[in-house]
Order: sequence, then structure tokens, then C-alpha cells
Amino acid sequence: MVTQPRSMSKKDRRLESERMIMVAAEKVFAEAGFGGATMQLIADVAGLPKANLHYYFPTKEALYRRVVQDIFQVWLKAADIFDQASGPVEGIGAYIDAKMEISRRHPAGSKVWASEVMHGAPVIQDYLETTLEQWTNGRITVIQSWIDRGLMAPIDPRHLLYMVWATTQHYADFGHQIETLNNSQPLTDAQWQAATDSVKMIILKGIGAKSA
Amino acid sequence: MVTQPRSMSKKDRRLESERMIMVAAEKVFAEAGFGGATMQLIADVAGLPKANLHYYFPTKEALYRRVVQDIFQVWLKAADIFDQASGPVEGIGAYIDAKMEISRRHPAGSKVWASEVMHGAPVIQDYLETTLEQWTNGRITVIQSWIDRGLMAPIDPRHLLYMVWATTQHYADFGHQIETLNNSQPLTDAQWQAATDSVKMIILKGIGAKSA
DNA sequence: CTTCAAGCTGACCATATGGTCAAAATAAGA
DNA sequence: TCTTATTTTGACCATATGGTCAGCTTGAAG
Repeated sequence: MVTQPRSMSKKDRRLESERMIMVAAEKVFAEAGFGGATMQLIADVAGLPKANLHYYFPTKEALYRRVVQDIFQVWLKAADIFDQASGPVEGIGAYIDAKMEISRRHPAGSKVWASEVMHGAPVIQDYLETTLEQWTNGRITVIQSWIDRGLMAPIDPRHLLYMVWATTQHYADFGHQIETLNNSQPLTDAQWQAATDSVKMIILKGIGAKSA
Repeated sequence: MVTQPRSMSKKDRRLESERMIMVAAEKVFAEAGFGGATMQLIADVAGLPKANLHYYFPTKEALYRRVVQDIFQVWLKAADIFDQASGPVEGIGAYIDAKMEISRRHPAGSKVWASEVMHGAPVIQDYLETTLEQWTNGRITVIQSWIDRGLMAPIDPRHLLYMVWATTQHYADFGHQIETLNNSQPLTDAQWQAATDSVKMIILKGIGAKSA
């Protein structure tokens, strides 16, 4: 694939190799699913011999686990925006922006996550029960406070979050379908912007969001 | 699994066997993905010897294809409601109701469909390009006419449809995550109703829908 | 009852895949 | 330069899986 620079310390090369493998793995897992992905294909995409993958990651499952954990981190970081907001228009608006951007820049990751959850979260169930639940409850509190302050309609915060997740991730997970319905062309910059604006407009208006 | 009634014509038994296999296959494909599913497991779930599956369905892919096609039919049928509606409140409201009902009653099918599309629609690409595109364009026309008649805000109909698909299917595809965040309990009747109501309320309000 | 096509299945095969390993190559330190 | 630890990789193995097939069972028609 890509020839590694000669001038690299062993530690750097290690990190670099791991990164290349992770990138290739994310792509292959997204395209074929865990069961359909093969270590050989991941190795080919990464431009390394298969045995090399097993030097860095003992098993296919270990590699997959790392990929999923990585994605989860990206997810969580994007959510920080929520807290700095003074009200729903800013908070949810910015959150939608961030999630749409992730769907656009990181579609493979989104698909791997979706696949993992669809199959019953065999490897990140503990994350769902701990980190995700805590994060969710925290945001629910924030949204509820907005409702209490009259900044938005009394929507069940949980279902609002689900709607944001569903809608934004749909543009990654079902990107192929969307592209097909777009004359088999990838969405242009303008179309991504229009999609983001539509989503934001409908949801913010739908919950009667007011600026703080 | 279930013992077949003795009093059945050969034709009926054929249909019955095919049905049992299809049901088992849908479940297994949903839980494991195409690559992760095995004919042996499908056979076990169906309560038949593996060789019997190959008697009715020549290959794993052929079986999978039939399952996906079946699901697509359910999808399309649910969409008929759209046409009988006089305006967005009735039309989109009923469509959301129908799709939420499918997500609840047919979650495995929804997952198989999602998986298929996520992996680039290898077996139903032609459906996307023909049937689905036609259906979509038809509904876009309907929605546009509502906009033209001032029955709703000038939202891009395409993104509205995507939002309805995303949100309703999310309750099936990410059902495991939702259940985990619900104290690891399946949603109750009341919770399903609340979810449906939330979705309908936000979207209908979000697009400024008016009864015709 | 007989016949014969349709349905069914245990045993088997070729292949693909995850994973191992010993030996070679490489680089850091003394 | 020599030594040692780390990294790389071709060859190999055990297993799982999709698929086949020859022979058996069943039931409908004459």
C-alpha cells in the first residue's frame, strides 16, 4: 500500500503499523461485516503479510474490538459540544452538525458501529451499559433542564436523542442507498449542507427550540 | 423446531418447508450477518438437516436473496398508506405508524435490509435503482404537491423521507442499544406508543404539517 | 398393490480461513 | 563490529463451511 518512511524509530513504526492495520480493518469490517471480513483481505488492504497482523493483534476479534473502541471514542468526543451550549438551538444544532460531519468523514466507522449494535453488541456490551448509559443520562438531564426553563417543548429527551442519532447516522450507514437515489452520485458539498440544514430545521422546529 | 402436520399435500409441505427455512434464515442473517451466518445454524433453527436447505435453495446466496426480496415487499406494501392520504398529517403520520409497527413486529427483517444496504446492496442493487427509485420519486411528487398547496413548509421531500426511514428503522436496527438504555428491558406497549408519538409529533411539527 | 416422481438426509469433499511457528531480516546498544 | 531484542514473513496446520450425491423414504396416481 504505502511504503513506510525509513527514518522512524521502532516505537513510531509500531504505532504506524498498528494505525495502518486499524484503518484497513475498519474499512474491511465496514464493507463485509465481522463475519465476512477476512484477515487476508485486511492484510492486503494494509499492504502487509497476514502473519504481520497477528504479530500486532493476536486474533481477529482483538483487532475488531480495537476498531470498535476507537470509533466509540470519536463518538463520545463529538458529544462534548452539547455541554457548552446555553440552549437547545445551540446545543442540539451543534451536535447535529458534529454528527453529520462524522457521518461524512467517517462513514466506515459508523457502519462498523451499527453492525456491532445490530448483532447484539457482542464486544462492546459493557460500554453500552456503562459509558453510553452515563453519557445518555447526562444529556437527558441537560435537555430536561431546557424543557423546565421553557426553552423547548416537553419532548421525551430519550426519543429526541434517538432521533438525532438515527437521522445523522443514516447518512453514513445508508449512504449507498442515498447515493443510488441521487443518480448514483455521491452527495456534493452543497447537498451535504442541505441535508444538514434540513435535519436541523425539522428537529429544532419540531421540538419548538428557543435560543437561550 | 415445529413438527409439520401430517395432513398436507406435497405442494403445501413444500411451501411450509420453504417458509420455515425463510423464517429461520431471516433470524440468523439478522443476528450474524450474511458472512457470519452458516447454513448449519439456519438448518438447526429451522429444525431440518442442512442438506434439506440445499434441496429448496441451491445456495446460501439464493436463500439470502429470497429473504431480502421478501422484506422489500413488506416495506413497499406499508407505503401504500401514503397515497390514500389527503395531506401530510394523515399521510406521513400513518406512514410513521406503519413503519414503527414494522420495526416492532419485523425487527429481524429490518436488520437484514440495513445490513444489505450497508454492505453496498450486493444482491438488491437493481431494486434500489428501479423499484425503490420509482417509489421514492412518486412520494416526492406527493409531498411536493402538499408543499405547493401550503399544507406544509418547503422542506426538501427527499430529506424528509430519509428522516422517516432513519428514525423508524432505528427502533429495529438499534433495538439492542435502545433496550440496553431501557434498563435492559424490551420496550413496553406504552413505551412503543410513546416512541411513535414522539417521532410523529416532532416530525409533523417540524415540517409545519397542516391537515388538508 | 405397484410404480415412479418428489422429497429427504447422512456421509462426504474441496476449499477458505484463523491462527502458528521457525527462521530470516532489521535495528538498537555496547 | 558484535550481540541481542524486536520485527517480519513464507510455509504450514487444524478446523469450519458451503455444497454434493447416492441412496432411502414417502405419497399420489393408475
